[in-house]
Amino acid sequence: MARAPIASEADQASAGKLPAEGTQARRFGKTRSAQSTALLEDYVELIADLLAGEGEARPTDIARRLGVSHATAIKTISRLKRAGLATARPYRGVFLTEKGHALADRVRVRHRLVVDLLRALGVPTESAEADAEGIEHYVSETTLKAFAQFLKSRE
Amino acid sequence: MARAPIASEADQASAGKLPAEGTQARRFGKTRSAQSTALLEDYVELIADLLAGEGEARPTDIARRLGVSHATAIKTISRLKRAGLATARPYRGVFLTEKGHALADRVRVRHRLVVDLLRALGVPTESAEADAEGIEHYVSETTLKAFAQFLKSRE
DNA sequence: TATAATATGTAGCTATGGCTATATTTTGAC
DNA sequence: GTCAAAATATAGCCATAGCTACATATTATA
Repeated sequence: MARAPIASEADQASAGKLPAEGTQARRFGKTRSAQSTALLEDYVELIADLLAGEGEARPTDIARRLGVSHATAIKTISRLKRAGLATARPYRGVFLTEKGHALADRVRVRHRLVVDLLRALGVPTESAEADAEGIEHYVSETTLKAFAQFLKSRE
Repeated sequence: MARAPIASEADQASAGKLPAEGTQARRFGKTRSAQSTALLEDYVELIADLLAGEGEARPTDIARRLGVSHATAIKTISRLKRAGLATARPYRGVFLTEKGHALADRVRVRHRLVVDLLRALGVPTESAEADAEGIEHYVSETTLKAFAQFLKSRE
């Protein structure tokens, strides 16, 4: 039925309120799917750091760093394996595949850029690092480029 | 046992690699908890918009806008009720409580600020709107203030 | 007013992401 | 080389967030 008809796209545009249905749905959908990859990105980034810094990445260390139980970490590591991002043999630590390393590199660059941008805007380092942890997973390539451009312009 | 000892905090600082364990865990924990509220914030924001624009917020419209099935929307609306953010009687639409309205206002202001900032940095409007949808849930008060300050400074 | 179309609600499934509790393996120390 | 401690793995629980399929209520219209 439709008790009250949905306002037309033109109405919405003039009201400056709601975007077109499809547009909005697409946006939210993108946000949701980003959420599912955010966790894997965090793991991959941390594993790369541990491998570089300690020479190995063990489930217990990963769990401690992420503030979760080792059981949770191990379960997520299985997901990394299924996603083709990591390899791990029982009791032998976690390693990244080519794909995993590539992702880690992209994530690292992006993280750096987001932190630098926040700091350039006057956000204290502590907050910048903390907020970047959440923000970085939702920054598109386009926005990333704009960030880089902005930072370059004020060198 | 500890096959290879974790590097001391001082080591990490000098290496400029890994932050202190506790700090890092706290950061990630915060990111995770933000994720659980992000969805509720999206719903509250949308419901406020629909109430303002259409006079009512019906589960089917909410579902369409968010790009999920109506069953999913209805389930989440129950969560909103449990969280004290919304009220809803069967077949009678969704309304916001005081608390819900307050949250919607905060979310709206924050969304606006994030979009404005991105645009000020040269991000195209479309991307700015899309990325803000994800970013906004992870911007702390401190960072938000810095955004406002920056925008004000370049008026 | 009956009825068909639409919206709403419920049930039950999947996967994620968290936990605790309980094995099991590895390794360090004696 | 034994053995205890630590790390690792597994099992089973919970809540979220999505879905489809089915049932029920409401509303528009013939």
